[in-house]
Amino acid sequence: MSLIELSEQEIQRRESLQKLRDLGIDPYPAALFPVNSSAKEIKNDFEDGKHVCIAGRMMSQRVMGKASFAELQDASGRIQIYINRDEICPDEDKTLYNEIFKKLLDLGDFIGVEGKVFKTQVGEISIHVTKLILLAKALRPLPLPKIDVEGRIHDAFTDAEMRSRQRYVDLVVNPHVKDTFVKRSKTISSMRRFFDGFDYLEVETPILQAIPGGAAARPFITHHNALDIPLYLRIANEMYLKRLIVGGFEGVYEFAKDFRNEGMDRTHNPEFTMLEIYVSYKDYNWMMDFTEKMIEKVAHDVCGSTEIEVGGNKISLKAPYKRISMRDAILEFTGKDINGKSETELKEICKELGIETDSSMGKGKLIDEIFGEKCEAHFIQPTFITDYPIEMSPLCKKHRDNPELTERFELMINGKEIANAYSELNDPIDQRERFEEQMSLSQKGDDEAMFIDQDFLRALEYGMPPTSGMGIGIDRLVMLLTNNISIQEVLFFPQMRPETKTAKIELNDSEKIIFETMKELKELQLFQLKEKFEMSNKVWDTSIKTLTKHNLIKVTKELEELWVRLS
RNA sequence: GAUUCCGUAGCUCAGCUGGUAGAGCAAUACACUUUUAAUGUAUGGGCCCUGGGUUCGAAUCCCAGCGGGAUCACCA
Repeated sequence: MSLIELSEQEIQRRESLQKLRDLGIDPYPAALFPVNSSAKEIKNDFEDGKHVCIAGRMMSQRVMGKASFAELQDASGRIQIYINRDEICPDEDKTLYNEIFKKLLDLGDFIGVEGKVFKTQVGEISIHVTKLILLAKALRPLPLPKIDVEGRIHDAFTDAEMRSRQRYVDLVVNPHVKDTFVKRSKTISSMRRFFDGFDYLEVETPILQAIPGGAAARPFITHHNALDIPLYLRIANEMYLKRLIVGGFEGVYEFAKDFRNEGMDRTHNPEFTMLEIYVSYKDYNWMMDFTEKMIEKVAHDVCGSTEIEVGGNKISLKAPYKRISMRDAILEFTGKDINGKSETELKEICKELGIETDSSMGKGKLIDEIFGEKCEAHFIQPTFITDYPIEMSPLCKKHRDNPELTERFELMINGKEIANAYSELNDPIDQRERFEEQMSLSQKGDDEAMFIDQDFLRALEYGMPPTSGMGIGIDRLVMLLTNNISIQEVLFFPQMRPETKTAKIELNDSEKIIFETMKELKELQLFQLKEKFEMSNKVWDTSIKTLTKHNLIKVTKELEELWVRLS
């Protein structure tokens, strides 16, 4: 990389790096630094005069002659340090303070300090530094948001694209972002503890699958060289977990990365995390009790309360939650009863409600549309929607009272689906018929062909105990718990279009032509050179400027004449 | 995919009906021994997203493209 591509500040930092080396200081020392405290700990357990040793990034610096204040940021937060010239440099040589601390250290550098805890005259807990060491130099300047006396943030690093692409920077300068990801981690560990309390087994199942099943979504495809077969990245892990239930485990769960090759927006990322859990000898009623208890606990562990505020809505996650059948939900919000209606009658209802339909939609899809359009958004407080039409739920057991319905529920919170659960279908013959029905439905539309997983059916034929299963989109749950409307905010590294890096030193065509010509002619007047090419003024001007900037040519004014020369 | 808004200094943003760029913070230099958005003085820093057009002249107006945000559509 040539220096020409670097910004002024980056060049300065590289120069500082070299000066440090010249002074015999290793800017990237290898030895461990004996940290024995943290910013948070020092502030929380203030002990005047306590000797501490901590490390972190220097995030601000206020030099006042022979004394300075700086802020050090570690994983726990920030703490102020006080540095006095004559204390860190007791001898004649004041280089450490005057040169190294004041000039060669930059904001963002990792430093380690040793000293005593004290309170300044204004009452801020600080460290009175006796020893200072550089731990790692930063060559790029960080964006530096500042907080004023009234708590307002200035110059915040807010560009959503840059924040996602350079999450490391986002995490350094935006503390609330870090908090979101801490909550994400707590969400998962809280759920894990809840499941482990029941002695359910955490398992791992294949991500590379020969038949991508368990959901209707377009998969990513890849190829296995040795076997010479296509393999798919899983869209769900449901059918593998059920095989484990067949195998005799009575409670299994997996936090699974699933992959769906579909559109990306603020609620969809190509890879996302799904929790699926399956428990033998239970049904969906039991699973509702289980789910609401779990959500209540998670809210408590993560937010410290079951009362949360999301997008202006106050939501109580305290169990139990309201339960309403899909039929009653639609009845309540549209006045229409879908019970026992034919496909034609349902289409008529859609028409009356102003919902567009097309020929590929079966009964299940039509009902789903009505619910999605007219009901879903109303369920702000946690609500279980139960008993979905059979067409929508090919892996779910028929309802014990009504063969048109299934024993399925979805948990709606803040108008969004958070969980989805079944009394799992364990009748292998029924399951085969449903798969075949699904095949014909997908052929009705022009969707990709669905595969029938014969091995899964074989497993069911050996017998699967009655089982209830539940899935939760972890990303969406975290969005809810952290009051984020965008999935990108709860993923460390959301999928992005690749950065198009334009190597700035690379010349475009017009610049190349001018440069080639100049290589031959060595020097001539500016207007003579211009006449040699047919270029718009703009192209001419920017090309000349680019070449000058890169120090390839020089333009000089001599006696009112502009001369161009090769540098 | 549709509509719409946006792209200017390391960061956040001004820049009017066209006249070759401004502020604050950050950077550089000097002063200052308990400050706290430290302060004061001075200095440097721009492919104004890319390409084309209109014009004597474009950051500004027009067209196309690229990138991003928002809304909608799609999405078990």
